[in-house]
Amino acid sequence: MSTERRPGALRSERSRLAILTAAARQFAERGYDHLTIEGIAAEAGVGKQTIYRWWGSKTALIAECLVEGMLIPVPFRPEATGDPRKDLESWVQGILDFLPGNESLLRSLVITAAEDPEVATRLSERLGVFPIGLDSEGPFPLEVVEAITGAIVIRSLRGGDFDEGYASRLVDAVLGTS
Amino acid sequence: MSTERRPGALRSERSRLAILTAAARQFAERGYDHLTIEGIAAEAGVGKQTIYRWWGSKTALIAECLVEGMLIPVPFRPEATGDPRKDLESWVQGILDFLPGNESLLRSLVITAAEDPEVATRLSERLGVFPIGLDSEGPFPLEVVEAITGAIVIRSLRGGDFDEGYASRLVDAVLGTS
Amino acid sequence: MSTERRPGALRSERSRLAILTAAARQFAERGYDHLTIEGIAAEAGVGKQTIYRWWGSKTALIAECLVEGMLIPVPFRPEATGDPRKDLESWVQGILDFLPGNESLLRSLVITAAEDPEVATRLSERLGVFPIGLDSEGPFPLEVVEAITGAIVIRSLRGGDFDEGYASRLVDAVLGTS
Amino acid sequence: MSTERRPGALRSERSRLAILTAAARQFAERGYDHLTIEGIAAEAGVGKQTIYRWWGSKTALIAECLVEGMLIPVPFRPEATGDPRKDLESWVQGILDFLPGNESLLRSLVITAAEDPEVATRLSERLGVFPIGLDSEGPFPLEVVEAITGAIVIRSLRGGDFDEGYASRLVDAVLGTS
DNA sequence: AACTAAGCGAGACGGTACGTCAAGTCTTAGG
DNA sequence: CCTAAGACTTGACGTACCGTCTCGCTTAGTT
Repeated sequence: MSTERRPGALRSERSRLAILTAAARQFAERGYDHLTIEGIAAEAGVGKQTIYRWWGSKTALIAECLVEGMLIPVPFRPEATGDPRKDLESWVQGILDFLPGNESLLRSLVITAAEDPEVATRLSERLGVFPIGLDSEGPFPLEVVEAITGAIVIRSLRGGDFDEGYASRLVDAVLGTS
Repeated sequence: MSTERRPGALRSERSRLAILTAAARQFAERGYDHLTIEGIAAEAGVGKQTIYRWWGSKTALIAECLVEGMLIPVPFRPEATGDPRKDLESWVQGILDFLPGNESLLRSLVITAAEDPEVATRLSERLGVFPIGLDSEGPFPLEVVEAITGAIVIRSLRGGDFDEGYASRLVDAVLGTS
Repeated sequence: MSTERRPGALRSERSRLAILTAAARQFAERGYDHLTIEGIAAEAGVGKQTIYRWWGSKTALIAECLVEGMLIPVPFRPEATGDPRKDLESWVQGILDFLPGNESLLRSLVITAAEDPEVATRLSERLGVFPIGLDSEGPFPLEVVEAITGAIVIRSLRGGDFDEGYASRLVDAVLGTS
Repeated sequence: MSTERRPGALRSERSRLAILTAAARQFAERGYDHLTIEGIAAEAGVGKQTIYRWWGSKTALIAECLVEGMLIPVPFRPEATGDPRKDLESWVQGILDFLPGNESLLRSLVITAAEDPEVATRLSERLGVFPIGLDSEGPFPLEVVEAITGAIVIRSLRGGDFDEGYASRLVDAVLGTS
């Protein structure tokens, strides 16, 4: 059974990329809910219909940006050095190092995630939750990893600060002070 | 120095309450970003201007609903029975019991919180973070309490399920299996 | 040099006419300053933006109604029978015959004309000023024709009445009783 | 039968004048339909209610300004020198001399007059129509005087210019070239 | 080569909601 | 009872975007 291929122009990769790039840029600049499809279309030099043809919603578009790595450039994933506590702490530290200057990006990501479970999952992936915490595969229980990312998100949304010792205190909290 | 009181009609408590009530109802029903000021005004039998006069934004309005206890009816706050682990677990269980049927409310609350740190703080309060976790007052370090609420929020946004043993597993995770 | 024609849907003649028709109807019914763009849009079954896209103001819209002959159905223009005084008088009489029942239409037209010289010009044309009075073409000096229309307008605004012999008296006044 | 006089404060002449002055100033500055009652109240240092208590409408307020001579400072009224044509011409010339710089005032006056026959009458008075043209009293037929004022108004609204010889040409037109 | 059919940039369309302005009414507190 | 102040409901403003729908053109397969 062959994939049916009717005549007509192919999807333009050029447009696809221009749209994703524009979306990512505006997402970072203005946040999720000041995004406009019209603005993206204009910036990408593209008709609105081309966006609506391929993505069903704003969140779908942002989700694709996310999996393409256009919103969070670095993948957060600890090395396995043999010392689990150390691995966890350096993973946390990596996220904390990324945060300053990106708080509003985080806010927007949380908003988008709250709009759509799919995005929430992608975002968790991007932060390293599953590779680390998925029960069967990762070295830590999922609850632990969720607690850590959750704690960071919660405090960040509240505008709280992360002082020098925060990473180790947090890891202590979820692993218990041995 | 006296509080200046110029003549003119006083603020109508009647309108204020009608607005908050309508806002809370629509927030619960439709979620944060399908709220419309016009809709609230109409339902409250009030002019739009009366809303804009007293609240600067949708988030400010929702924040006030939150502190007035119109969105989350029950205050989540454990008793101190002497057994900290038990207290923590019953607090978690209280939140989990509230969740089913209120996922979309939670989503909307998270969105609003992500829009405005003030709301995030109020929401945390409402979930019991400060009374329990504020270092100076509460029995648990703030990190622990944030980790717990964060874990619940994160999983809920992803649409994950909370099975029977979740509460105790989560408490185990953050207190360490002693 | 060709008129640039970028792609995109063409202007909808259907909408254009519906708007003009609704505007004319409401103008006649309610007068210039109780017109609302929203009302016209609603009656025409059209979005407000479609009006704002093509007309910059209420007066521009009314001006177009005027030139399309949707406000003053009959064109006032005397035949040239060879007897100038008779021609003038029958022209005046035509206007006077139109007036009863249309005073408020006239008021509205005057208001609109006072808002915008363009409309004033179109209104004058419609009453027959230029075809008759344009120095180079018409048989009468512009001053004469303006004096006649002006006299009628002035008295009508004041609510004065036009008795049987008014037309001939007015023509007498401006041509002199020879 | 005595005029009933119940207790209570008397109408404040101070406020009345402040309101009329503010109204006149704003009328001249912004024109009839960009007047706001709120603006007048603010400028006059007066509550809105004080305006609504004593005047039923914007036009009523402007009408009173008109009869108080706060809009058209000079009264237009010819001397009787014995040469009627000369008198008429100097009257016209007086109006024409006043016009430059006051076109928008005229527009606004016409709009107000078109809103309310009462105002139209007051305006005519102010321009000198009745003292000159009232059949029984004045030296000229009312039609003549209306034709002259009408001609000026009509041309002015259209934005037409009044050249050097206009006054005499107009008088010629309505008196006949002798 | 001619003939579909889809993709595309552009942009007009019917709508919804925005946040603002002003209208006219009502409510205080002070003379 | 009058007044200044100002909060209230109402309704229209002009703007921004939505998601859908033509247009005229280009691109790619099918015949």
